[in-house]
Amino acid sequence: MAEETLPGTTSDDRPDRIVLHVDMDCFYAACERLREPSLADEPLVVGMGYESGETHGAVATASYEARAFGVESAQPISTALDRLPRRADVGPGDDPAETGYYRTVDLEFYKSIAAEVKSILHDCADVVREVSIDEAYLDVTDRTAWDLAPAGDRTLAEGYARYVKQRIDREVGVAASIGVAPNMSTAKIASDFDKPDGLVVVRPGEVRSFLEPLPVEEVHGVGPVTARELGSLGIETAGDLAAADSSVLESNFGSRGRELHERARGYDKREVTPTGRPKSLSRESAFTEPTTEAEAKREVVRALAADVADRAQSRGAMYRTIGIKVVVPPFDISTRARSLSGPVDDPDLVESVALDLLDAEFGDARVRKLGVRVSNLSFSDADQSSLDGWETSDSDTPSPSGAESEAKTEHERETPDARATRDGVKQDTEASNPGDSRSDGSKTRRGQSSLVEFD
DNA sequence: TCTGGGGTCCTAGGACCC
DNA sequence: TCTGGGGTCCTAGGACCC
Repeated sequence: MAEETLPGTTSDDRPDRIVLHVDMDCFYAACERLREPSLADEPLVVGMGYESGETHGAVATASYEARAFGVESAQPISTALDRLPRRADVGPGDDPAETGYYRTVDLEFYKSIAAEVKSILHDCADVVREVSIDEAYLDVTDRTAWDLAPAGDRTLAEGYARYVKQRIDREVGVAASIGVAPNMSTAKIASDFDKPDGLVVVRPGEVRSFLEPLPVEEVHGVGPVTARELGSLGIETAGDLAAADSSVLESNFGSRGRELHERARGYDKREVTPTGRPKSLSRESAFTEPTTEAEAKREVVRALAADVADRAQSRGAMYRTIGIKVVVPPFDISTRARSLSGPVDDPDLVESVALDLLDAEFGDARVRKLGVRVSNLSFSDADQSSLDGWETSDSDTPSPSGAESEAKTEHERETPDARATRDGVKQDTEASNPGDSRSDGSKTRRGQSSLVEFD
């Protein structure tokens, strides 16, 4: 809903928007090099679920030097180690030049670096959409122009993007690749086009010809499955996709097919909107070895539940749905969820519902991985203003990390009781059995809707 | 290639409502 | 009574992204 454009501000009114997509290069590796400069120019692998000296876990980020050895992101660490042995393990006959360094993900540290980058981005644009820790879209239409700079054949927009890029490099010390285009989808592809340390500008008139030769996988939203299906239709490049019959695409891929077709043709009407609230929060963890042991599974679920509940609390989120995820070998994913009558903030309930769901069907299952998730989130009223499009005081004080400061102030969040009272629901939302309190809430709504005439 | 963790959006079927 | 149509909410799964 935060996605909806306001009346009168559709992109059609401003066909030549200027969108920047800023994408940090090998961000985790760049952060590690920031605090350990001797890692510069060395093959470097940052592993997740990996501990020094171990072989489990997966590659979160591989530096370009490490990629040259065939190390890829999401690869099992064991495979990475086959291709690029650890420098520390180097033996007598080994060539140290054929080895690399391995580090463990330190998200808190990376977040602190990301906050520095993002404060620059917010300084450089009126609207910033943070997509992930290392990626953001900026709408800079009001800050620069597509006109040519006085000096020659470059656009002012290119100069502006260069300025953003240099500030990140100078002030934080990490490299970014930036794509500049009249829409989000093309800017995204452009930022990827000349990585690392790239700056690619696609002017309004050039979008179609820029996209044409690219493999269809480059289009955001085309993954392995879709690429294969497109391939079977003879569609291999973005140009092929652009030229394809839209009714064929729609019958094969539904509304997504339509969207992909538009993207390939260089159309993308999405506005750059500020980062919204999360829709769900989850935590998962894998066993080193798949297990059937009931108490081991319950123990993990308890820990994950506590973690998720804690995170929700610190972010001022209440949840109405609690779920689990179970992965059984080889890799079959099941999810189960239960919704409550109304939003709660209740760690004990997260635990008991999650355990319930686990016991009901997966008590004896051999599982590789477990997860706990809360969704159907609602946040206390602090944020209502931005939903109305009236961001008053915020814009005056571009705090380095808006989300975090909000979370703090929302510590005095609305209690379920307060909310229930305001909503006209009986004040027992927090009672031990929320399933019962639901009937009150639903009855209230049903009572109201029954005012609508049917016959 | 025996696979880590955190998300988003879409679809489809069923229950339930008027 | 197998007879319509329109809508919402919920659950589960899948594709995709970083």
